[in-house]
Amino acid sequence: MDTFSDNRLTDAQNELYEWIKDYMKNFQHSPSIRQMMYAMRLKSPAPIQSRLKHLQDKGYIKWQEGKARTLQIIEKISDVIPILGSVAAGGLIETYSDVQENLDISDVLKQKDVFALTVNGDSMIDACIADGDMVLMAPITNPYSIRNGTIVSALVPGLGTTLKYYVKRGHKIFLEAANPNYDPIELNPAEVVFQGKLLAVWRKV
Amino acid sequence: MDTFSDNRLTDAQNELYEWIKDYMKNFQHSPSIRQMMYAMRLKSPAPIQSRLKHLQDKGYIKWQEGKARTLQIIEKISDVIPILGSVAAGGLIETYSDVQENLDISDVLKQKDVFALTVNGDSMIDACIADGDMVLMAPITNPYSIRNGTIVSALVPGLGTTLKYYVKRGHKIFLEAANPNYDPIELNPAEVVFQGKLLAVWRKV
DNA sequence: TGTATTAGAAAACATATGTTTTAATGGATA
DNA sequence: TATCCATTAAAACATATGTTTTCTAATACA
Repeated sequence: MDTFSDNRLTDAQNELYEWIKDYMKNFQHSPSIRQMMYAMRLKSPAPIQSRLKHLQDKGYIKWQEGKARTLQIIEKISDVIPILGSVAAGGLIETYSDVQENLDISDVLKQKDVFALTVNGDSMIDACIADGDMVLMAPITNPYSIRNGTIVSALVPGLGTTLKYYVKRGHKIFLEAANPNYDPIELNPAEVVFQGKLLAVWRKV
Repeated sequence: MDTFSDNRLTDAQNELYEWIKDYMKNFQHSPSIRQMMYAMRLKSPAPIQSRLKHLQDKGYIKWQEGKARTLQIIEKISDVIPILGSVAAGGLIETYSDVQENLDISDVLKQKDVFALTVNGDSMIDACIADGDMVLMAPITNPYSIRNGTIVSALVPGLGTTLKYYVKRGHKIFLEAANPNYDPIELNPAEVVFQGKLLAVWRKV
C-alpha cells in the first residue's frame, strides 16, 4: 500500500487547494466558501465543503468550525523552510531525520526599510562575505548607536560607499576590512555617513 | 510640519496593530472584530472599529467593508527587497542612489521541497560557508545529474551527513572540503546517498 | 440495463460578525 | 465648575457566511 495515495488529491481538490493558496497569498486572509464556490464555477456551497473536508482529512488545510474565513494552510508558508538538521562541515555527524524547526527569514525581511546591496570585491572575505553576495541591511538612524565590530555600509562623501567593520577609537572612526590586504580607513565622524548595518547575507549559487 | 506625525500611532492603536500582526502570523487569517475586542479587554466593538479606521487612515491596514475577517496588513510583503546598489568590499566606489532592482529570494524558496540545514564546522570556509550558516538545499533525485564542483549534502550510511564539493573521477566519488585542513573523502557510488545540492546560503547576524 | 455511489443544485437555516445607534463615562480645556 | 470631545458600553440591526437538508443529475459498477 502506497502511503502517499492517502494524501493524493483529486483534480478538483487540487484546483481548489491551489486557488486557496493563491488567494491567501494575495489577500493575507482566508476566502469564504461562497468565494470558492464562484471561483470553482459552482452554484452551491456543498461541493466546496466536501472538498474542504477532504483537504482537511489529507492534512492540507484546517479551519475553525463555524467561523467565517478561518482557513489555514498546513505547510511551509512562503518564507518558512523546514530545517532538517545539521550537516557537518568538518567531520561527519549523524544523519538528519525529520523537521527540527523552521527557517524563518521573515523576521529579517519584515523589518522596516530593509534594503539590499550587492557586494563588490573581497575585502570582507574573512567575514565570509564574498564578491557577488547580497547583503541585507537595516538603515542606521542613529550613528551613535553603532557598536564596535558591527559590519556597516558607509558613505564617505566624494569617495563612495563601502562595506566594512565599524570601529570607533577615541574620536576617530576606523572602517576595517576583513582581509589583511586592505588597510583600515581612518575618518573623522563628520566625514562619513552610515547607511546601514548588516542583518543577513544571501548568496544564491 | 512633521511628515511622520500623520502616521504615528497612539498606544491603543499600536497595541491593536501589533496584536493583529501577531494573530495573522500565527493563524494565516484575519481576526474578527469581536476577537480583537476581547484581546484588547473591551466590552464593545465600537472602540475597535474606531481604532481600525485610524489604522486604515494611517495606511497600516485595509479590509473589505462588510466582509468578515478580511483584514490585510499593508506593508512590503514577503520576499522582495529593494537593491539600492553595490558596495565596495575592496576600494571605494560611487554611492548608490535609488532602487536598481529587487532582490527576490522567492525563486529559491518556492522551489519544490527546498529544505535547510544548519552548518556545523569550518570545512567549507573557503567557499564562504561558515559555521552556523543556513544552507538551502534542493533535493537530489538523480545522483547522475550532479556536476563536478557542486556543493552537496551527502549521507554516508553509518557515518553521517556532510556538506562538501562533489567530484567524480572515474568510478570514484570524492567529497572535498573547501578547507585544506580536511582530506577528501573517497567513496564508491554505492556507499553514499546524496540528499541535496546547494541553492543558497543564508546568514543572519 | 439497473443499482449504488458520488457530485452538484437549490433552498432554507443558524449564527458569526460587521455596522449603527444611543447613552454613559472620563479626561481635557477654558 | 462647565463645556466639549473622545472613549466605551450596551443594545439592536443587517448580512455575510458556515451548515444542513432535500432533491436531481451524473458516474461507476455489476
